[in-house]
Amino acid sequence: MVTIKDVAKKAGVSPSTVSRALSGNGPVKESTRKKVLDAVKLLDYRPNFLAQGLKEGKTKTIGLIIPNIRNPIYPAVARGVEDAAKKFGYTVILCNTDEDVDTEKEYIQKLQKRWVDGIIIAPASNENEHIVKLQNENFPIVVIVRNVDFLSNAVIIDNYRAAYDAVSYLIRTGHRRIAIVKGNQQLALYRERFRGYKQALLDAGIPVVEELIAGDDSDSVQWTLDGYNAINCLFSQNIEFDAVFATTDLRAIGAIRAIKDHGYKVPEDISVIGFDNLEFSSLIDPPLSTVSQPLYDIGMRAVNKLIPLIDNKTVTEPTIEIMLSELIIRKSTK
Amino acid sequence: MVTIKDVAKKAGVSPSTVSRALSGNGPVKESTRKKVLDAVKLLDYRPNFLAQGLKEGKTKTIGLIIPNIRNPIYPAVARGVEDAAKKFGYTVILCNTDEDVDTEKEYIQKLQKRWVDGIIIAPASNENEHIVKLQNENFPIVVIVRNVDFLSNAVIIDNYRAAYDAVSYLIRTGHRRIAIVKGNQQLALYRERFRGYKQALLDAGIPVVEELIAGDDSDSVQWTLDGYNAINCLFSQNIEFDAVFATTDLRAIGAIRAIKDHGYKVPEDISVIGFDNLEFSSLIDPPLSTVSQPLYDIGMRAVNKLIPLIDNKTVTEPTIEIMLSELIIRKSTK
DNA sequence: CTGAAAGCGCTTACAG
DNA sequence: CTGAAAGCGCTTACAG
Repeated sequence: MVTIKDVAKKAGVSPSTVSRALSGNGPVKESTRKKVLDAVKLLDYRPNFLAQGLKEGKTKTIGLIIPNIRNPIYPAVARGVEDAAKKFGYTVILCNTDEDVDTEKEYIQKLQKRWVDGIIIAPASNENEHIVKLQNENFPIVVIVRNVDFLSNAVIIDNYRAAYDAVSYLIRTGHRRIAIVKGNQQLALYRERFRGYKQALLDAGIPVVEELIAGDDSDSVQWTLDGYNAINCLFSQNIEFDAVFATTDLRAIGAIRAIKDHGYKVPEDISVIGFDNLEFSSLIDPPLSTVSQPLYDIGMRAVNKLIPLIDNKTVTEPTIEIMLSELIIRKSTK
Repeated sequence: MVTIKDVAKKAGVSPSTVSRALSGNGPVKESTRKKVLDAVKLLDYRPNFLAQGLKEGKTKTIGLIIPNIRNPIYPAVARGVEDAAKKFGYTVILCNTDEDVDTEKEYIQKLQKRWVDGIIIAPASNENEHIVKLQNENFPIVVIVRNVDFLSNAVIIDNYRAAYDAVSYLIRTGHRRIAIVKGNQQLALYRERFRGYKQALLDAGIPVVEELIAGDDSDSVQWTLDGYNAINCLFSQNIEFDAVFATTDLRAIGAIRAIKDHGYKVPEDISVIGFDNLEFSSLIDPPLSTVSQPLYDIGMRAVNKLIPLIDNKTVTEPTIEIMLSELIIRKSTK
């Protein structure tokens, strides 16, 4: 392994000078710099990242903690994070928690061993004391996608508003018996989507009825299954409905399958609207009407929020950034 | 920041002893260990990862370099890698190359600055000298998914065989005019799938005709588009065909769309078979017949192959591990 | 503009 | 079983 000493020897200067020539910190005569650069090239020298990090107290690395990269909303987020991180010279450690708080804590412990300058996290659950703690220690952290109950730096969308708008659209287009596949109510984002659903109905003078509220709190990896089961359950109870608001696209896909299985047509008999606008949601049959989350942008913005936290170390009040979502009407709604 | 010295002071021992107590390297009296552990807990001490890495020459980190995590075959691979890595106490750096060799080289440069013990890579292109170089330097590296032209440690499937089997199935079920959306022929894996296609036809006494070979070499992020355009192109030339072998599921989805757009039915008029078995390929309409790649397992196996390379440093001949693929027949083929 | 020295936080021979 | 010392590969005041 070639070190800074080897380069120094080859260039006939001291290690200090090599360091300065390479970093640009401090003056170096042009001819000296040249010699150093030549030696670097000749020896294929690459500074030891760990040594640099140890000295400078920075690693130019950020941790991205998400529930599961196989959940199709996260690849876009991850790319947003990585692309932005790269622009700032940072690299990204990927951590999947599988919605498990203990795994999440473990990862945070690990990342905090000084080898990550900051963390971007879509929290696994509503148990978030460890995140509060991190924040109190003034460790740079940004929450994404899944908002938390305390004030933190965050990049999210207005889930309440988005759900409200989606359901209002269904009402406006003539639907009255609107079922919801509600999602895991442990998580604030699903509670808010649920709240948006209820408020939209209420504001339109439509009662919120228990029998149209479907889905469980499980967070199975079979994300379509919850939608499938929920709608099957309605059918088996002979509950009538003319539309479904599914709190994720995957649940919507499951719902559509269940509706088709029972011999009904989407959207002629029952309209379905999803949430997320996954890349393949336009490819299914019928192409899914849904709420678009700017996932890639959320990732990018999170990094843009995190870097100043890392650099300044100035303690400013946390701020929440609300990204715009958009209702996208395709063919699964009439 | 609490260091090993703080712990030593608090526990009334030397830093050396703290280190030994924590690592288990070297004997420590049980009562001493206890004191150390108490101090660690009290101070919430976490060893500085960088200092450890610098001293030990290991970081317990591996780099995963892939074309794009948004390409839906990679999330499963990434999870396989991460889960296995975690089992060995390793963490994963995620790097997307966007199919660009220069980006790939950049990342390798970066990761090689001693802060990654090994690399798992799905190469961006057929230009692979930098990978050969890494291998020659005896740097632990495992190639996945996309096989390369030189002997390297790799975990892949037999793309030729898999394609051969898929096309043979189409022939066996009565198809004679089988089009192919061939994929980027720069990449060995698509060349092999193409070769499998041709050989299957030849072995069945069916001529390989130029006009049924469709698709271009682009690697657009719009992965379905190549399939869509390719099939549209056949229609516009009035070329008849009774089946399509698409070299990826996304191309198959594009192909199905094009077929439907032209008023034909899948599979009644034209059968379509894909390749990859993406999670949502069973959710589209009709559910896609395809070749299943054990993506998660490929990720896991790659780590299992990489770790010994990191540990032993014994120079053994590289070996290629062939994972089993499987033909999955659903409703897009008759 | 350049070099020698100190130090980042660890670990590991080496003594005792 | 334990401590003092050296060293991993850098960077950055401090002199000159």
